[in-house]
Amino acid sequence: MDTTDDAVQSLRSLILAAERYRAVLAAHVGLGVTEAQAVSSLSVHGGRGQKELAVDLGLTSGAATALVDRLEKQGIAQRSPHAWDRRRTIVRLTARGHQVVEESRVWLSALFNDATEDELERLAPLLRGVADRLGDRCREIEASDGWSYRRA
Amino acid sequence: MDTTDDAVQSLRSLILAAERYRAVLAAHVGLGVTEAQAVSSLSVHGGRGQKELAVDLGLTSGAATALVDRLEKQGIAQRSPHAWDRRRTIVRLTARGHQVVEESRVWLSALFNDATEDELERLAPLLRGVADRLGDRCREIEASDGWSYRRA
DNA sequence: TATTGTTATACTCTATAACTATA
DNA sequence: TATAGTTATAGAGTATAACAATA
Repeated sequence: MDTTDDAVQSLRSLILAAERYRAVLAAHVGLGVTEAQAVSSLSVHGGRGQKELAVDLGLTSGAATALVDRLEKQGIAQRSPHAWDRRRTIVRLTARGHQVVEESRVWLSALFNDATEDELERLAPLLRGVADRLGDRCREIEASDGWSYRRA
Repeated sequence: MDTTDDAVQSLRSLILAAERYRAVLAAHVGLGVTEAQAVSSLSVHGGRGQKELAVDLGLTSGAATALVDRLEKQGIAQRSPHAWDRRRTIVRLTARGHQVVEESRVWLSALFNDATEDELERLAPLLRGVADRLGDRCREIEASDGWSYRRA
């Protein structure tokens, strides 16, 4: 197996592990997978329009309405009106939402317990780089397909 | 933000990107997300018992039956009998299944196009390490919850 | 008795499409 | 006209639970 294939296989394993992580953590905090993804997205990107959230997660506007309804009912997030565009809704994490984020932060940070500061400082940009490239490649595929999986 | 928090935030971004990758690639090859996960799992771990596959993906035995039915109908995978235990079924990728894997390999390897051999040789074990630690943490959480999200 | 897989049923979540309100 | 969000409906995928076959 050549070097690139080895990296690809490692990335496959990481992606499968990430998906399992999502399922386990979501169950742990009593949320569905999509709800947990939404919390994660809101924690990374901050409060944002309901449509932007829908685009992030690849949901239609109707599914986003149902999703935010569920998050509000559980006290995880809340809608507030956009400052000047009365069509739009801003979705923000509540205190309980931030608590869920904090719980997952503790959970994830344990991954790095036995890494040195030096290792961490080199690892973080690498992970970010892979994430950015994955995002770029997704956009390329969507463009070449002349279609987007993002439905909003 | 301290060093660990930075790594956690990068990992969050990577996980979200991985989930989006799964949705985009699955749509690209005409599969559902769970079906694509199954193909990936079969490509990483090789042909395996239907129950093992169910455990990998966190599905009940009933959902696994439906999943493998779909994969067979699409010619992606096929069941074959276990050598000596007639209760069990082995699930293997077909030629067309391997073709899908190859398609995603090309797709993923483009991520590493502008990395040097040296960088790749250092990156692959890091990714594998994060994947392994994620897997370990999942098992720990499941153990501490006294419960498993894996339903098979 | 325990395990593997199947089946029937109900439920959850999402896509689709038509709609309202606002820009 | 175009955009953001809602609603109603139908469909896909899954959990649950009861079951058959095998160990």
